[in-house]
Amino acid sequence: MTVSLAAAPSCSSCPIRHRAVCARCDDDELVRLNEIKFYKTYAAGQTIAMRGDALDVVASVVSGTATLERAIEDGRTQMVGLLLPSDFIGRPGRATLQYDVTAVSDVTLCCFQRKPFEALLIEIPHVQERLLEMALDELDAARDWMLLLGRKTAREKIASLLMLMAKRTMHPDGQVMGDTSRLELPISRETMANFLGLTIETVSRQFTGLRKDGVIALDGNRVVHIPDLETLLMETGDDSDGGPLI
Amino acid sequence: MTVSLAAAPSCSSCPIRHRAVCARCDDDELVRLNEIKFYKTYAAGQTIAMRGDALDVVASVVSGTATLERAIEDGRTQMVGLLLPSDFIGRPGRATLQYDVTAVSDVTLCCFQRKPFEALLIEIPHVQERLLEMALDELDAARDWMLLLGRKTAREKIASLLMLMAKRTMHPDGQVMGDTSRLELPISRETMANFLGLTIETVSRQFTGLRKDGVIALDGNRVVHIPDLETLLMETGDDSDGGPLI
DNA sequence: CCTGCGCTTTGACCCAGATCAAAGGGGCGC
DNA sequence: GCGCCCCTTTGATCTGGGTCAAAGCGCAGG
Repeated sequence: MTVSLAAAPSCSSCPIRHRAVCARCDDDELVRLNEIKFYKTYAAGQTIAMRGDALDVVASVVSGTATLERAIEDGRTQMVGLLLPSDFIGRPGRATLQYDVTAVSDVTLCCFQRKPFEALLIEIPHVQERLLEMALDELDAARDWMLLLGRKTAREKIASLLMLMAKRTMHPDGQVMGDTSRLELPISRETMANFLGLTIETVSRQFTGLRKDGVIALDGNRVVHIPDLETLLMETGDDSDGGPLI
Repeated sequence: MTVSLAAAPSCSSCPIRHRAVCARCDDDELVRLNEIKFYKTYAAGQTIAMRGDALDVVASVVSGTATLERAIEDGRTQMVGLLLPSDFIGRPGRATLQYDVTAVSDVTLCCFQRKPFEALLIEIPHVQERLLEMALDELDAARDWMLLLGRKTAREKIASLLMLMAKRTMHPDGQVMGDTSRLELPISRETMANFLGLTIETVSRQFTGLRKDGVIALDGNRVVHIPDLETLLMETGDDSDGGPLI
């Protein structure tokens, strides 16, 4: 079965083509992927999947923000992945999920049935290659995150989070877009705390501290103005060269 | 050029065939890999590579223990990867290294020139597939590690480390081998501290605490006896099901 | 056998961040 | 416009683990 690219919704219609699964595919390969993909949406706060669930789809985030979290019985929760548009969920070759996946804002996913997706992997080396590249990028990000969790102070953690958000939301394709000084946070204080290995009170206090020191300005509690990125960068504790944080 | 498998040192001679790069290759593919591989050894304490170095080889650990570490100027250091036999170093598609790699004990690496290795990846889908699988396993391990760094207490961190070491050294291929109660630690207190996001003093105190509570017994400072793995597991703070920690 | 050196343990004290508690907002339904 | 609820901020206090300092301890070299 062949499908006209123009007639069907195709990967090239995704706003995330630059980084997602299909980034390197040619038109024919897109048609093949297209045959097995479907979209799914989740409301803010909704659980997308829970630890232990059978994982029979893999997916790419089209819009919105989701989190991967690991919890222990006594309630302690650590975020282990922040999923922004173009990020990938799930892994070919493993049948059950290791983490809780939650929609933080309204989320649209581009899903693929796992079995046919795995079959395609064998036939389309581009996708396999792309997945490896994404997995290794995520691994690098996870390692930077480990440095943050293990060795950074609360203030450095907050500054690092803001830099990360700034990079991801302002330069999604390596290009600066829009006002670089205004940053809209897609996540609550609690989500930040779970991200950073802190409590919400400490997160709040550090925001206040950075505001009082003129490093940031707050507009409501979801919008941050960053007068000078360099000043913020200095607060992160990172080396000058920076490097990828996610 | 074809080489007799018997005549040349081949991947099948590696003691790590069960998990390493070549795990799924057939004999012909092994020959291809064999043509570009070479062994290299490093003495304990030696730096294998530093952050920023050009990365023109990738490698698999044959024997010994190495670490990946990320440091910030003021001396704070966080280990971000513990490389035991069969683990993979480097990533195809990226030219420079993000972390410091250090030999903790004497280390033997099975190396591949990056360029020809990348060329082989395109031709041998098994290897690409295997690399993706390993990267995803490492990612899962990194995420468990993030939970440890962000939310566990010092005692839970030490117990988790001991469980991890026990799993890796006692069950390298999923099978129990040897005395499960005796564990020889391949790393110093300082290395453990960098692993766990603690100081050496805290590591030492927690060892003492676990010893006084009868959870472990110490024999010198590199050998630990674990009378009851279940008791130790309870100290890790992990859910009952456990899951992979590395 | 002594000495020196590096690793480890122990002790005393301190502080960043957790915990417990209470007081702001701000948006939404009525 | 008025409550109500949830999120956030602020305050007061506590404590786990860091910091600083000083002993052990094992072993290599003389």
